[in-house]
Amino acid sequence: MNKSRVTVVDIARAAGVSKSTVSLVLQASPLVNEATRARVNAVIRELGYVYNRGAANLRQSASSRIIGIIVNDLTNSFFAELAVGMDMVMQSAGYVQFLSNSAESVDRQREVIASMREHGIAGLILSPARGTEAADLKPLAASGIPVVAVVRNVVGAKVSTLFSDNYAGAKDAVRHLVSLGHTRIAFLGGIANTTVFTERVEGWRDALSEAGLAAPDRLVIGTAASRAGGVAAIERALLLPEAPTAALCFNDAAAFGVCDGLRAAGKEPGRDFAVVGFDDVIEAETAVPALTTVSVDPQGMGRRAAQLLLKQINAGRVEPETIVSSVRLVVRQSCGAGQTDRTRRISA
Amino acid sequence: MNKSRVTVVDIARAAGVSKSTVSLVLQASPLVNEATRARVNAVIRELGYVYNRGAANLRQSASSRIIGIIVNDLTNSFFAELAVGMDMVMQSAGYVQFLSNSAESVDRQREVIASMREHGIAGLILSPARGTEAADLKPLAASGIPVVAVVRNVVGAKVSTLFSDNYAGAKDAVRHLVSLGHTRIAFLGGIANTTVFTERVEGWRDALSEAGLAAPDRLVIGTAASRAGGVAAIERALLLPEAPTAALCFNDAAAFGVCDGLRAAGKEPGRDFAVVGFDDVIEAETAVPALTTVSVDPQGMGRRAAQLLLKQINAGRVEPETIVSSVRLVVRQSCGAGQTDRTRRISA
DNA sequence: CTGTTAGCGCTTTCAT
DNA sequence: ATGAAAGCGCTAACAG
Repeated sequence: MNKSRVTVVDIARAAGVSKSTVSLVLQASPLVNEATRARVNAVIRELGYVYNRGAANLRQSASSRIIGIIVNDLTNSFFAELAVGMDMVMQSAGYVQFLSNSAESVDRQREVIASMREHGIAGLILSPARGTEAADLKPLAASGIPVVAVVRNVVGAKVSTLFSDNYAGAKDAVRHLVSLGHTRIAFLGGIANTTVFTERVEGWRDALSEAGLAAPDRLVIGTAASRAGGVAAIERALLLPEAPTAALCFNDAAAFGVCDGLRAAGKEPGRDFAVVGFDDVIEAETAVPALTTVSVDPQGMGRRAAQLLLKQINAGRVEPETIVSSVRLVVRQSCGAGQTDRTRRISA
Repeated sequence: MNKSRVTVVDIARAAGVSKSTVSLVLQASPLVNEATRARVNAVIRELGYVYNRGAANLRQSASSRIIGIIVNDLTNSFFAELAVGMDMVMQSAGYVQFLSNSAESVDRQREVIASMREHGIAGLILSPARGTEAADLKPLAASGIPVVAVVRNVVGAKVSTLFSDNYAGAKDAVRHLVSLGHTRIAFLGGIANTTVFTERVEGWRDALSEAGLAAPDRLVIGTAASRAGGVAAIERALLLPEAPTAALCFNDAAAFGVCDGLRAAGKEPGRDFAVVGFDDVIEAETAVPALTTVSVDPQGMGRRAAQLLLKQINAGRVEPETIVSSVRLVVRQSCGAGQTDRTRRISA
């Protein structure tokens, strides 16, 4: 409707002051007389003035209060929740977010990053598409724009990274089982040589000794991180002299297998035998695996990532290679078809 | 690392040309000599120049290539998919999107809209928070920024709206049942007085007559849009002289009830009796209701919304009150706990 | 406390 | 085909 944008000059003229005064009012500067301020504000409202952040930004060399978020698969509800968590803190910190979905394509991701840069983002949170290389983030880092990678890390990139803490997660899970009264808790499934396996077993072991329980090696049955692996593991576990009554499974897949194996042995998982499984969200095509899962709280992780980024933005100087961890123990009620799974947090 | 931003002047100096020439190169103008262009581009790359869209935008009075998207609940995978659909078309049209989650709060939504306006969005797609009023969108519309409302509509607002087409959806669903060989298809559940009910029944009726089948009123059993309503409806339906062999249910809740009722009568839904239910996405707390559901394809809807907005942006002039429809028939396989439901489209 | 005067980085006539 | 100069809407020194 309105022919042309109303600017500070317009409102200055209408209020009978100069543009600078208007500018000061806009910035809520205390240097301006109360009466003038009121008059200016009135005119602003009256003329329907809208502040032009682009112009302001051009002048101030301060950074833009726009932050970029790129997620590799927004379709996956994990990442959607992640984005929601970020949105929460960004919004209350007065930032707006460019959110894009790379759909697991590095090319797309590259384009989006370029575009965001042209728009002058103050920082970037990235859940990298598979195959992202350090070079993709190089220019950003070089121009001093803070970057936080979440969920996956980018090898060789000098950016802060936030991923789940396997050790703490395993510990929490075992504590949970201990709190249920279990004393013989196995660690089932997974391939023994991997870092992740080691970290999780470490958490399992430490939680047990923390509780004054034994953590004999025979209770660690590494097979494969698959359903079949889970079946094999529980079969062997049940043959043990003092058979365990609960298990932490390496994997959601393995946890499934363990349930299968239990049923085959005439035991009902969740009633006769407690099973907890890591929910490997990164690969999560399947959800709601076992009766109880250990998984990161996506919104919480999103919030942490956002806070981390804001801290770096405010610090002015980027301090890369900050590795942070974040895991929560979540209990998911198993549920029948037709019901969404409601998750409830058990421990922080 | 770099002290200050490199600008057109820098690259002009380095390339031994003037800023205007650089500007022309940036816009891929044909008016510039091939050799010069190459040299300039080389320098651009070398100095790591990044285009400043903010500045460009300030000068050109053309609208920015930023569009705003606000959804009421990004946690709901329907809306996440919706956003993904929008992202697809926006990205390929060279736009970037501000995406925000109003989390069903009108205040938050208002703030976000204000912020987006200050950033000079070219258009807005809004899945309104409950309680959104026309006044909330007034200023946007007044300043000529196109707005498309999706999923829900804002009463009295002069904006384009895109929601699901109940009539077409019902028609598609019935056609599907007809194609399975059914000839006695009931319409079960729902409260008879509502617009939505009428639209769906209309679709049901027209599809039947299209197929040369009778659509007697006794096959329409309006009860309540609840599980209990579904049970009641199927009980009555099965007592009919020529009992139906299939049903389109008003609701996901009702469809559930119908399944309950069928089992109580010793029939297995999906085998002895085909049941299709509308998936009332707007209220969707529960998913995967019956064996087969009619629901909009969220990504498709997102794409349509984006296209609609782009059309308006390009048209220059906003032409409000455009009501568009969009529904797809989707078959969801029912699945046990622990499996994600994979949806497959049956008809467009 | 308020007005003047320069620009921020870019595009755009208008000359050349 | 390229350069000079003006200006988009705003803020940041300085003066008054």
